Amino acid sequence: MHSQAEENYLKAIYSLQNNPRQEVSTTAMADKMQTNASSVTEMFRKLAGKDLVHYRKYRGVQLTRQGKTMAISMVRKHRLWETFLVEKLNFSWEEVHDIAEQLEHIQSEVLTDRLEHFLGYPKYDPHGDPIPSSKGELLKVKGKRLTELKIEEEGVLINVKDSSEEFLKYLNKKNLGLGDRIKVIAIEPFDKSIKIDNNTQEHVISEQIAKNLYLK
Amino acid sequence: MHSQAEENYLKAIYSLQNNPRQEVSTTAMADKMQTNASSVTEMFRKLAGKDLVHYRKYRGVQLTRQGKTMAISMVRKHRLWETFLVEKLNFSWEEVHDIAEQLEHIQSEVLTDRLEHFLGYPKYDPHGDPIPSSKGELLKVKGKRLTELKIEEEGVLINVKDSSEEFLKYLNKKNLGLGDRIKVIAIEPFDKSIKIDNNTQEHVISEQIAKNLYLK
DNA sequence: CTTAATTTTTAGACAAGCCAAAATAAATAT
DNA sequence: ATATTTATTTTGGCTTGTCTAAAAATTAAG
Ligand SMILES: [Mn+2]
Ligand SMILES: [Mn+2]
Ligand SMILES: [Mn+2]
Ligand SMILES: [Mn+2]
Repeated sequence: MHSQAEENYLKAIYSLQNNPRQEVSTTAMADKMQTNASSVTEMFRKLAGKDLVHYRKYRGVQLTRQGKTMAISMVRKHRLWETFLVEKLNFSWEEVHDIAEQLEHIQSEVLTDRLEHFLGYPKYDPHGDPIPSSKGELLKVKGKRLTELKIEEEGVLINVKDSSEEFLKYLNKKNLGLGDRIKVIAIEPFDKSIKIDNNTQEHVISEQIAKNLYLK
Repeated sequence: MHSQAEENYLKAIYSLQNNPRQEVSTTAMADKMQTNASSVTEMFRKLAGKDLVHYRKYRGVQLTRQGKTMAISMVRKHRLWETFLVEKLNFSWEEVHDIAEQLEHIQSEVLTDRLEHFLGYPKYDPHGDPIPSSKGELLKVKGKRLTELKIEEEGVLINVKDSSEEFLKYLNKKNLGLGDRIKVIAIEPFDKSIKIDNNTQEHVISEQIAKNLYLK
């Protein structure tokens, strides 16, 4: 059917496409996939040949209906497996992404659906990302970035946009997790770092970090 | 590390090696792997280069200590995943083998160990095959073949040696499953087919089928 | 023991993915 | 509008795993 390489490309295109009309460029992909621009061009042509993307030379690609369906299916599997690992096997949220990168390629529709049932139809994965339904429907997370809050404003952390081990370990160290109520105490104008109150402790976090935290 | 192809070859060599001294031939492998003899030769050389097998030209291969460890690790993962699929996701025993063929290639030692813990350290998989421990220890199933029983002898079905969907669906149709008490009523000398009593029903099964059923 | 049949290896090719360097198109600056 | 910079594609080559056909070794038969 489709190779793992193809699946990974589709997923990456999906995550880079902010709106369905936007074309994803060769370099953006090469950057995301940690690979060579020429490799990306070749894969673009291949995916176009399979009607998974629309490809215009020198312009980039956008997902076809079919390609989008595939991409969302990958996201669904990835997030269901992450949820399984945390909820059932007691992994912590920073350990699951890499394993899910492998598990998402297991090909069995019925397995995915049974897993979802076993997990009790979770709406969000361990990082607060919404889990697409078997029909490909996807809730929109309506939180706002921590960087958008003003002083004295507060909210609950509902989503992290970076699932890397390094980032999540940083949050662990600062005792920050999903569901925490966070209040902005001060904003340093020079570097836009933010002093926050986490109910129990105060921390100063960089803009870089804050950009990846979504609150409601 | 190791490719899926390498892992599959090691597992196949392990299953063809009746005793650790026995050399597995190129054609036996080609037959098992549904591939070409020349492909097998090339993989034998490659595995020998990685010290996973001892290879003597024109003689065949046997697993090295290292190769055996790898092979048993694959078997362990395969059987744990099959158990998961049946015990937790309510698959039936004929549906799990092909999915486990994919899942066994997921690389994460800690995942395997956590899965085993989650399943409560099962000793046997859904087909009655023993599950190797994390140290590679493996119980020996000490059942005897149904074909070895004499008339009026009986036993409990504890293991099936064929995990293919077709074979297991046949057993389902005859209402035969692990744990069933089976008694030999008659043996047809001409084709060695066996009439059995399953407590509730009587069936005639071919020698071909009977060879794959192990009783205690 | 010598020939015939079978098994195994070698040789030459091919597809999938990848990369580095060269060529070309597009975007930007002057 | 032209020159320069940047992005993209093309070209040639490499690795893994596969296949078919031919050659060589082993085994079986007479
Ligand atoms: Mn993830
Ligand atoms: Mn996630
Ligand atoms: Mn199996
Ligand atoms: Mn099994």
